[in-house]
Amino acid sequence: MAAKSGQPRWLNEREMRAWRSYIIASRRLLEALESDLDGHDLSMADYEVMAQLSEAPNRRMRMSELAELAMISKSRLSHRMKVMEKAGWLKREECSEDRRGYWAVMTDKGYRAIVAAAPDHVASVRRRFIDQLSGKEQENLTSTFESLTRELRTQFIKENKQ
Amino acid sequence: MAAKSGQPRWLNEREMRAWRSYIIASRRLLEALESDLDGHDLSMADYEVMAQLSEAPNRRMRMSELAELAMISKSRLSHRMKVMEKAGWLKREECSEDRRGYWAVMTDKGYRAIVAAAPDHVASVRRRFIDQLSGKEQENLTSTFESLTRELRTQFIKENKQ
DNA sequence: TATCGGTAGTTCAACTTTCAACTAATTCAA
DNA sequence: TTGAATTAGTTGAAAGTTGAACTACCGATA
Repeated sequence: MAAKSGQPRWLNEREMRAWRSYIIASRRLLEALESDLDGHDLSMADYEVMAQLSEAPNRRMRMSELAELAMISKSRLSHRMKVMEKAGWLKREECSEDRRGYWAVMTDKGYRAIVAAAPDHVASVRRRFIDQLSGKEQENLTSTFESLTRELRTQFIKENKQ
Repeated sequence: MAAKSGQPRWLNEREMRAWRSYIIASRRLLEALESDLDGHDLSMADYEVMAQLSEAPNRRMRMSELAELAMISKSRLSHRMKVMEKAGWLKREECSEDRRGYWAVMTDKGYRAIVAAAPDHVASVRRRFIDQLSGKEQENLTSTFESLTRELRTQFIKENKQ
């Protein structure tokens, strides 16, 4: 978007530091978290898919809803499903109410896999992130980022005029 | 890493909110920033490479240093260079002091491209992120994330025992 | 000055992601 | 009740990324 305007308003020092510190820490953080998951043969994205599904009623969810919750595209989910299906962690079942649709269903093996991975992943999130923040920092961060999410959602809706 | 320990310490509500809000806002933010750059045929990663190079003395930098500053692997840089070279934005020159090495050099066309993209990208970072934060929030965020980066760097060094 | 461990950078193959095109079923509206 | 527009989900090709293997060179040491 970023409409053409007269003068670009460059970032001042405070703004630049905020932006740089955020983006640099985030990259390092995500990298560390991904690498901590390696041992369970999971990426963060796959972990998210598995975690969401493991918490759904009967460990089953429609593809589209799962894609939305895991914040990935339907196409991407479709491809990942194929891989995780081959691993025996998930399967797909036809949906009788809507015959275009499918259920993503977690197998017992998949459940065991996510249950095995979860404690390590949580420990990793703690060690790399949460335990590095004071309670006050956690609260500030929550407030900032929750309101940021609201704003971004608003922007998104506006831009895709719905 | 995440050594096997007795009880996993699950996240309490405050911790979980901090983690979820961070990860959700970050995904949306990055997505929006990427999509804002589409019009300039740039990804964030490519933008970072270009921006770093544009600020280097004589707009040239050794491949390894560039990869490090842009926080991507040497292999990835090598691949992206090929693409950006084809676009006429960059070229590679042999390095006479160290004949294993190459200089990544920004062409005039590349410089014009990054100069054209920069104001839009800054406007996008503002609109999606910086302008959504109060001055106080920016300062808190900087302090939190700068110290997080320090900690992650320390962890990284320890784990790769150097 | 020969050798050996390390560094610079590229390449290849495997894997992942994206995007647009596609099928099939559903919904809505006249 | 038909047909147009939407939605669910998949597919295939192109593009991007990763990681290990590789070439070439450097630099310290003996």
